[in-house]
Amino acid sequence: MKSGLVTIKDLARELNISASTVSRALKDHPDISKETKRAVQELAQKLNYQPNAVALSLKQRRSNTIGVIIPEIVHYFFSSVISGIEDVAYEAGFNVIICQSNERYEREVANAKTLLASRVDGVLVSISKHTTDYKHFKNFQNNEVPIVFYDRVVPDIIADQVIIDDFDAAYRSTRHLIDSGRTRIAHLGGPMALLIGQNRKNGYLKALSEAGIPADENLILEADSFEKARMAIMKLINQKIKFDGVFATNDLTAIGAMQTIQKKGYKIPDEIAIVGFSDGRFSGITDPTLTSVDQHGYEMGTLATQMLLKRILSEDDEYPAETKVLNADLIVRGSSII
Amino acid sequence: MKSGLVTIKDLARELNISASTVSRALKDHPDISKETKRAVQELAQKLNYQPNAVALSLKQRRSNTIGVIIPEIVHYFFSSVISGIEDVAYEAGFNVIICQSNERYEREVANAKTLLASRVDGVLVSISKHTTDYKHFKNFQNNEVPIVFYDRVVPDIIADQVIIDDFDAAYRSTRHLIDSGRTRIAHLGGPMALLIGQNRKNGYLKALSEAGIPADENLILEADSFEKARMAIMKLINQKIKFDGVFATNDLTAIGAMQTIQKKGYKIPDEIAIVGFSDGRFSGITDPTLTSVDQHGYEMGTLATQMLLKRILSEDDEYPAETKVLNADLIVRGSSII
DNA sequence: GTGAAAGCGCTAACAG
DNA sequence: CTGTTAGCGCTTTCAC
Repeated sequence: MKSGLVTIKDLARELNISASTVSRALKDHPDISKETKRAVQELAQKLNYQPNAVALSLKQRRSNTIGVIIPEIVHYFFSSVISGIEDVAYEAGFNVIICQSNERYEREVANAKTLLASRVDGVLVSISKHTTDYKHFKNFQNNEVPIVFYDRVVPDIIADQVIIDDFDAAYRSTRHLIDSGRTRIAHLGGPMALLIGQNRKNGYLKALSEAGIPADENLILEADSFEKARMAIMKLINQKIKFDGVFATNDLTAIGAMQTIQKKGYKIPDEIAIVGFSDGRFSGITDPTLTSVDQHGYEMGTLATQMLLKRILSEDDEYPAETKVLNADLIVRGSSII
Repeated sequence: MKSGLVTIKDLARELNISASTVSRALKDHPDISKETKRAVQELAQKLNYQPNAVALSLKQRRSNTIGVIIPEIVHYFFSSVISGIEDVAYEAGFNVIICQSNERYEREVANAKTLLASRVDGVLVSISKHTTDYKHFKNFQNNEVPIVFYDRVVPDIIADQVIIDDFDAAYRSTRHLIDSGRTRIAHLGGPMALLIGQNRKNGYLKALSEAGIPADENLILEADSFEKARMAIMKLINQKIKFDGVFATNDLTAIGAMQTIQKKGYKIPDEIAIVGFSDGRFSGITDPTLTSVDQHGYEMGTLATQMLLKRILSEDDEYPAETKVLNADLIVRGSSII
């Protein structure tokens, strides 16, 4: 922040009027005469005056900035969320400070501290995989800085939340496979420690039981990466455990499965159908294209930000914490066409 | 920024000392007695005092914040750059405000204005595809806010730059194909309007001519997306124009080509070898895996930030603008194994 | 060793 | 219609 930047005082001095008059003229205050306004605005234009947001923040005790804590930007889903956040925030005249936790607890705590020091007016948080202690978030609430959690929420803090209905999405994905005539459906799931892992598995189980298909433990595997999927599928095939469908907990996993299956000579979707989760950049470019659940990251970002702004701007009256559940759409593509 | 947050005054009142003493005690000023320091620091801890970064910024006329203007976060390359930026910035005690231009000129101008108003101490910029006017950047320079351009730089502004050597990377990629015995190498390139498009094509041409292989206009196609690549390759094959290698301007394009080639019954890499560019998330998950140029986004981010911080922190003496050229590594994978 | 005062840039209550 | 004053939270001379 260099001294070079023009201030209100500079304008005032130049025009031989007071700083307050300049301030008022700039914001079109009704008290100020037309000529003064014109003169001030003209000079401001000429000298390229930019109001000092820092001074404003201090004065108003409101920074017009929201903080975002996000696990890892490189994931398509999270970067979509950010786009949604930015669009809504800028529209409302708010800046956005983004902090990556990189899936590390210590970093997340540091992020929280930074945002608090920066006096953000509110925060949007998706917790890291390794966060089990939530004191650093309580800190915001103690200081009346509203929080909205998105996607990866925390159980023991009362706050607004935006999540997607993992259970339902998993249910519908599995249902879709069943509807296409599959009965031996494998599930490549995430760790049960994460809520989303549990929810997706439970949705899968519900669809099976509803269709009267007994769950087969041999078909339920923990595999949530490209490599793990390859190994898991390889094992199934080598052990001659038959399956005609795969519901994977994310797209990379689905693609790992897909490749292994093809390499082993099975046809997709004819012999084995595949459904992924997250609908990232990959789903359109595999061969066949991948059926997947669209998590609507952009919408999640816009919605979370709207909820946060509502809290920030709500004058006084508190209202109870809200939880919004987004529907995730199953996008049917080539890997599961009937 | 709620009133709830503890200030230095609160601590002072509580301890019946002056605000200045508290301020000094908190930063371990030698003048202050041990007991006072202890008392202050203890209370600060207890009340969870967080220094108000906004007030500090105003006072120091230095926000300890850097601004980033980036085309689109959703691209793997750009999100890697951001990670590099954040790591270096946080290490140095700087915050980062990220603004997406979404490849739109107007948005970029608005971004620049926002960052100026926020009194960032410096900016990192990669211009949008549609930016041809650079006044909004001059504004920073007029106000002594240093700029470092990364990846997509601008010709007519004198400023630090970090770029990768597209020409050389393209040359080496093509060279690699030639070394593996290919002589009919197609180039799927980007629009010639962008510097990177030209550079990559020229690198390709140089490798050919150096090897005494005449360039064939039929093999030089403008195709820089998944779909365009599919159509371009389809056309080549249908027209019975023979080729045994493909150098594509990015990975999605390479993958489009790969799929079409495989679908037409040709073996990769045996009959046709493929090299992509950017080395994103895709390269490891195709079958065969994709040879590609690693653009080193993370390093670009760290380097650009180091250059920026150096400018910000360099007390007075100006030094001439620097341009750093990063080498891009060719990562050889299955699609071009000899 | 500690305190009082001024000021970073801006706004708003209070005077005139 | 415009100016004066005070203050947002903090640091930093300058006093004592």
